[in-house]
Amino acid sequence: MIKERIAKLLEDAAREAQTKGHLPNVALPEMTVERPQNAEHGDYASAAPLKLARAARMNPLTIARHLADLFPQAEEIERVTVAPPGFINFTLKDDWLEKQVDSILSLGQEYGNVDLGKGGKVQVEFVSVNPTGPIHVGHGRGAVLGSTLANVLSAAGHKVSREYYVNDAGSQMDSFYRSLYSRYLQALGIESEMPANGYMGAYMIDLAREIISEEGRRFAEMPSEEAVSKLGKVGLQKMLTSIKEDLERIRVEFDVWFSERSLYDGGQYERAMKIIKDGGFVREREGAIWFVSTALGEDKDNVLVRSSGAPTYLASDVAYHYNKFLERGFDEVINIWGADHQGHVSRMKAVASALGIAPERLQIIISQMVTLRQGDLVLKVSKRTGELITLRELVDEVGADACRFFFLTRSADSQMDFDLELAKRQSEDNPVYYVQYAHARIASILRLAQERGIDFSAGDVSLLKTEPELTLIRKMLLLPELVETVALTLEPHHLPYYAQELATVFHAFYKQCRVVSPDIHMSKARLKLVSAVQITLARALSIMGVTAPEHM
RNA sequence: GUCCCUGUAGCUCAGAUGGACAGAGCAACUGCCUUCUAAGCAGUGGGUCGCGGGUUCGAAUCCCGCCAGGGACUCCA
Repeated sequence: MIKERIAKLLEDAAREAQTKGHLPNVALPEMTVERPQNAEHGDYASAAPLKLARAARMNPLTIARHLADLFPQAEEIERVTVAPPGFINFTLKDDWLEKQVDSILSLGQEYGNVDLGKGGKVQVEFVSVNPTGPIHVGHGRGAVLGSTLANVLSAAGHKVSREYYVNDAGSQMDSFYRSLYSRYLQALGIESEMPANGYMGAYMIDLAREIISEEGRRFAEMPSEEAVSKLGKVGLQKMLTSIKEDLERIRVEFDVWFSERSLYDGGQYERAMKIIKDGGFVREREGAIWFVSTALGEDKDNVLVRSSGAPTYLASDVAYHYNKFLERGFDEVINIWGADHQGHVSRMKAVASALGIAPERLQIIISQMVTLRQGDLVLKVSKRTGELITLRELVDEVGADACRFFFLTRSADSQMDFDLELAKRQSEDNPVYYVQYAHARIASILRLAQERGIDFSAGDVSLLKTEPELTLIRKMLLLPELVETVALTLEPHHLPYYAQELATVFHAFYKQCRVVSPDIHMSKARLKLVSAVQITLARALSIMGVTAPEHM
């Protein structure tokens, strides 16, 4: 990438300045190069002289001059200038920029990829909603975030595995089974009371009815414990299928659906427990077995196995992460959790430490809450009470593309207001259509070129000299840098902004520059340009999981 | 009480890990369709970056203290 190349050349210049005695032999700061906001400051800029000034005991502007003077000749760089109080600005050569069009065309769908991950195995575990009810809007946000992050990491050279952890064990599941059994009996006209902390949502009644229509009343005729378990199994499967369908509607898919129960059946639980026990992190107290997280700096210890003998979700998590890192060998694991799990982050890191895993290898992203509004009406989302807006409803109203784009525009850290009315009403003006429209416009130009039989494969990109054309190329060059940044920061919300900027620059170009014109040479050059833009736009969209339409 | 997230234009939000005059989209206002898609383009107005200190060449960004909103602190997940 050109950005890295400039940084490297700048570092070379700094070292040479040191050997020549223009700069004292102090430790050099990282020679970072960034994109200035103001185009007048060139394509890239470095503030390194400002950072060096103190240690070198020199005027930053003087340092900047020395570095600029010693900056080696490079085919990519038109000029290197200095600006007060000590910036170095780099401007790219037009003919180098033009060549990038050919290079994007030859890379095609690979354009934007970077080799940051070096093939390292990364797991992204996300959604992982208890299969006790339908997916709601907040889960949808995490789902879109996770799937996009997985796409970015894969573009950045990681081997990515997308995983959904199915909590098919534990007390919540038990409550779900009992609730379902009760609804089942009720639907058959048999009196039955819902469990105390049962799942009261109307969907449970639908689920019970559905099972009756498919399987009849056979579960009512067996002993209740057996019925709860057998009916539960059917209900779980149905719930999972429906969750899977909901997720597919916003184009979220998984490589692995991992069963919590399998941790207990497969021996992972025992092996993991042994490790933390051997490490001295397990203690028995008050009839329960505790994880001594205080030994790792936590505020308090946590129960692993209740006095009843039933393991807690934490015990499962110990086994699960043991499995992720030590058995399946992921180099890095990213968990995406909802805001309500935020308090567990440091505990989970402690678990990793106790297992002997460097905690940095586990990254936990908290996706903040989504508040649904319908005008002034705030809809509280709770699965228990059953008053909820499902993801399915949202996608049906807003559409998968707008939904994904909208979710992605907010950083995971900030809570978001999702106003259903607004989302629907603005759907025509939604930025996602603006971006897609740019793509469709290009498709339309390319169709015209094809109708006229124009073969632009030998187009001469050196004809692309005007400002709108070069601006477009400059913007396209940003994609790989962006992929790298997002893969590093795990903050995919920059993607929709980039897509929008690229679309803006394209629309401006479109207005000013006729592509298919009587000037056949210019037409061919611009067809190449436009075609590269289409590739770039499509790539950005596909990483976000948004479609790139040919017509609109 | 303790911990986490947030507070930037009328509204919804960016601001890429400290840089050069604080941005976008909606909303408001003014122009632009005989040429490849007007779901578009060009332009105008709009800001004590929650408040108060500090760190430094330089702070929306880092530190401390307040204020406000949300979340978490269970032998629930």
